[in-house]
Amino acid sequence: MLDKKYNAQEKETKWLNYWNENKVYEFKPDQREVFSIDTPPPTVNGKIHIGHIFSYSQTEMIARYKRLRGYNIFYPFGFDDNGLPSERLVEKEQGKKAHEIGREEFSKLCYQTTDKYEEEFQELFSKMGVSTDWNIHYKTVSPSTIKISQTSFLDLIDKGHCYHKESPALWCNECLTSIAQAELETKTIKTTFNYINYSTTDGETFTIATTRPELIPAIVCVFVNPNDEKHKHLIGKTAHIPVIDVEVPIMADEKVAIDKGTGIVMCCTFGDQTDIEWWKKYNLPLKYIFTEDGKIIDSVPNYGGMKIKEARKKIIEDLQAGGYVVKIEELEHEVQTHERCGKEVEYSVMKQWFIDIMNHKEDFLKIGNEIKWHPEHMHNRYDEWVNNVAWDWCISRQRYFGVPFPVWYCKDCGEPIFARKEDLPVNPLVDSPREDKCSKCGCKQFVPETDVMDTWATSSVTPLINMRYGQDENYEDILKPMSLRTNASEIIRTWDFYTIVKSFYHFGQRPWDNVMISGFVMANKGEKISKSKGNSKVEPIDLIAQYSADVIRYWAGSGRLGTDIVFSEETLLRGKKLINKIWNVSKFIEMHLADYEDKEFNDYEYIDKWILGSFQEMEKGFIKYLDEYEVGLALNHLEKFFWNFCDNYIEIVKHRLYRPEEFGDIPRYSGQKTVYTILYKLLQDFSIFFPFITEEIYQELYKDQKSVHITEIKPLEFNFESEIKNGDLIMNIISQARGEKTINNVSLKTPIKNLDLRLNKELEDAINASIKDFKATLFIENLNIKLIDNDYEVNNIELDLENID
RNA sequence: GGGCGAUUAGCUCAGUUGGUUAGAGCACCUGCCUUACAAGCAGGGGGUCACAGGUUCGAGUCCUGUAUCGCCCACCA
Repeated sequence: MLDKKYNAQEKETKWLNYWNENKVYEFKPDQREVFSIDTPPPTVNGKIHIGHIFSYSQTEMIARYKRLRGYNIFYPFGFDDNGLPSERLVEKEQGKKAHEIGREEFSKLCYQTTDKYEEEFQELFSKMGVSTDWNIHYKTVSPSTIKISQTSFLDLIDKGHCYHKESPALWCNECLTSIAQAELETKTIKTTFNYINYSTTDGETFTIATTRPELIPAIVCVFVNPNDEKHKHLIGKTAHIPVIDVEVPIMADEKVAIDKGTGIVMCCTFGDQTDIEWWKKYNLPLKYIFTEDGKIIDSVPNYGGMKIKEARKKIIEDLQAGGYVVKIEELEHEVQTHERCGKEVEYSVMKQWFIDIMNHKEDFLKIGNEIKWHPEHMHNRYDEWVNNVAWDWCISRQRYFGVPFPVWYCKDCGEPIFARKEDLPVNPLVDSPREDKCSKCGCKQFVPETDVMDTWATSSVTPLINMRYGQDENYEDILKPMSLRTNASEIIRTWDFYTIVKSFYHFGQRPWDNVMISGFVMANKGEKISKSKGNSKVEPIDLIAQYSADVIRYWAGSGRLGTDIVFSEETLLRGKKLINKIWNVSKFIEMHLADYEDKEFNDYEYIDKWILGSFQEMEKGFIKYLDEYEVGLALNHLEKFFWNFCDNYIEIVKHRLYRPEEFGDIPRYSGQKTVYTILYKLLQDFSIFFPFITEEIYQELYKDQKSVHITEIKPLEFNFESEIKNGDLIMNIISQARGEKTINNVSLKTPIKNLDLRLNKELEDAINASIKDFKATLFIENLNIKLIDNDYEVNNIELDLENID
C-alpha cells in the first residue's frame, strides 16, 4: 500500500541505496545499441552551484529517456581536478602560494583537497538522482588519465601537430603561467588615455595617445596609416622618444585606424596582439621589459624593478615634468584578463608547447558541420570561434598540479627526448628517459620538463578517457564517435572546440554525433549567477533537503534547451504540486486495482478509448521533443496531459470504479484496465524527470522489472481518432455544465434536473456511447438531445437546487 | 564594433511548419469540505505579444529597422 503522505527524504534515500545495490545503472556491453554521453567533468574548485544542477539534470534526463527506449547507456561521470582551479583552491585553503609550499608538498595537498571535494560532489550528484555508473567514473589527474593525456601528446608529436617553440604567449603575472586565448575574459576597467608629444628628428611634433605609457621603454616603431592624409608625410622619418631617449622609425601599415586616438600608434614588444603581428611582419627588434611576476626588468633605467602600475604613474610624471603630456582623459575600456584570477594579461616570450590550430581551421569547421547541435543555432557560436581564433593552442603551463609533459631536454643542445608510449605515465621530474644519450649530440645529461599541461589539454581527451584509449581492454569500437556531448554555451570555445581538435588529430573524425547546449541560471532577470557577485542565494544541498530531488529536477527540467532560466521558487512550488498529484492519483488507482488482474481485453468504454487515444497522441509528441533533446518541452507536454487525465478522466471513471453494481463489471474492468495501462506509462514517462517517486509507486503497483528505470517505453497502437475528437467535445460540454454549477455557488454534486443539448449526429452518437459516464459525472436526471449541424450547443441547464445533499 | 539569442498577463514561462476568440502555473477575485488529493476542485478578471514599418486574404509566428537585456568575440593607438 502506498503511504497516505509521500515522505520524499526517506524514499529518496531508500531508492538510491536500492539502485546502487541492484546495479540498475551499470554499464555492460551487450547486444543492445549503445548510447554514450560525454558529460562535463566539473571543475573541482570547491562549489557546486544551482547552475550545475540545472545543466547536469538536463543531460541526465536524456540518459534516462534513452535507457527507456532500449539503449544500453554509457554514462560516466568525471571530475576535472587538475590544473589552476585546483591549485587556486589549495592556495586559498592554505593561505599560501604554491611556490611557498614547494612543488612536491603542494601536489600532495592538491590530491588530498580534490579527493575531499570529489566525495562531496559525488554525494550531491547522487542525491540528485544522476543515473551514472560510478564504476566508470574518472578524474583528469589519475595515473590512468595521465597516461592517456601523455599518449595523446606523444601521438600529436608523432603526427606533427604539436611543436615546441619560443614564441610570444599570453602570460598571467598573477598565476605566473602562460595561458591560452580561450582562458581570457574581458573586463571593463577605468584608466587614463594619455596624449603624449613626440618629435621627429627633423623637429616636427606629433601626438600619440596611449593607455599604457609604461610600455614606452619597449617601443620599437611608430605606425601611421598610409592613407592618412594628415600624417602620411611622417612615414620614413625617425621619431625621437622622450624620457628614454631613443630613436625609432616611423612606418606605414593599413591596420592603423585613422580615427582612433590620434591616428598614430606606437608599437611596443609586446603591448597587444597587433604589436606581435607587426613584430613578425616587419621583423622588428624585441624589447621585452616585463618580468614574469609583473615588474619592469632591472635593465630599464629609472623604472627597473617597479611594478607595472607604479611604472605607469612614474613615467607619466616624468613626461609631465618634461612638458610632453598634452592632455590626460579619463577612459573606461575593456581589457583582457585571465578568467581564473581576473588580472590583466601580458605577453611573454619563452619556449612553450603548442598544438597547431591555424593550419586546420577548415577541418575543424567541417567537423562542426558533421555534428548535430541542439539547439541548432549554437553551431554558429562554434563557427564564430573557429573563424576568429588567432593563435595556435599553447598547452604549457608553468605550474605544478597537472599532467606532466613526458619530455626531457638534452642539457647541451636542448633537443627534446620523449618518453616511450609503453612507459607512460611518466613524471620527468622523478623518472629518467630510457635513452642514455642525446641522439643528436650524444650528451648524456638531461633536464626534465617542469611545465605541466593546460587543464583543457587534458579535459579535451574525455572521449579518449571514456574509450580507454590505448589500453588493451577498451571501448574504442563502441565510442567512436560518442552519441552525445553536453555542456553550457560558455565552453563551446574551449571544451567542445579542443575536443574536436584532438579527435580530428587522433582519429580524423568527429568526437560525437550530437552536442546539447544548456542555458545559464540567472539570479534575476538579466543577471547571471556568478561567484564574484555572490548572488547564488541557494545551496543545492539545502534545496534538496527542503524540496526533494524530484522537485529540484522539475525546476531544472523546465524551459527550453539552450535558454537561460531564472531560479524560481514558483516553479519549485509547481513541481511540488505536480508530484503531490502524481502521488494522490496513484493512491486512488491503487485502491481500485485491489482485485485487478491484467488480461487481454478489447471491449473498452467510449471514454476509456478517449483517454487511451489521447495518451497515445500525447506520447508521440513527448517522444518527438525528447528526440530533439527538448526535455523541458517534453515535460510540459506530459504535464498538460496529466492534469487533464486527473481532472477529467478520473472524475468520470470513478463512478464506474466505485459502483459496479450500477455500471456493470465489464465497464468497471474497462476502467481498471485503462488506469492500469495509463498509470504504468505515466510512471515511465515521468520517471525521466522524477526518478524517485515514480520508482516508489512502480515498485508498489507493478514491479514487472527490477526498476521502472529499466522498463521500455512501447508506444500504444490504438485507433481512436474519433473518440479523441468527440471526447474532447464532451469535455467541453462537461466543463460548461460544471461552470453553471459554480456560477450558482453550488457543489459540483448538485443534480441537473434537465439538460438540453443540441448536437450533431457524430457527437450524439458519442454521447450515447458514453451515456452512463456522462450522466453520472454531471449528476444528470434528464437529458434531452436535438440534432443540429454544428458541433454542439448547450441549450438549457436546469439545476435541482432543492435536492442538494 | 561583430556573431548568436531573448523581449508574450503583476511574476515565472509555453506557443511546432503563418490559420478561429493568444495559453499554463503563481499571485488576485468568486464559489465548492466532491468515498485520491483543500498542497485540492470548479469558475472569473487580467495581454495594443518590446517599438516602427513591410510581405500576406490572414502575422506572436516571415522580412527590414530601432530599443533593451544576456552570452560569446573583437577593441589596450
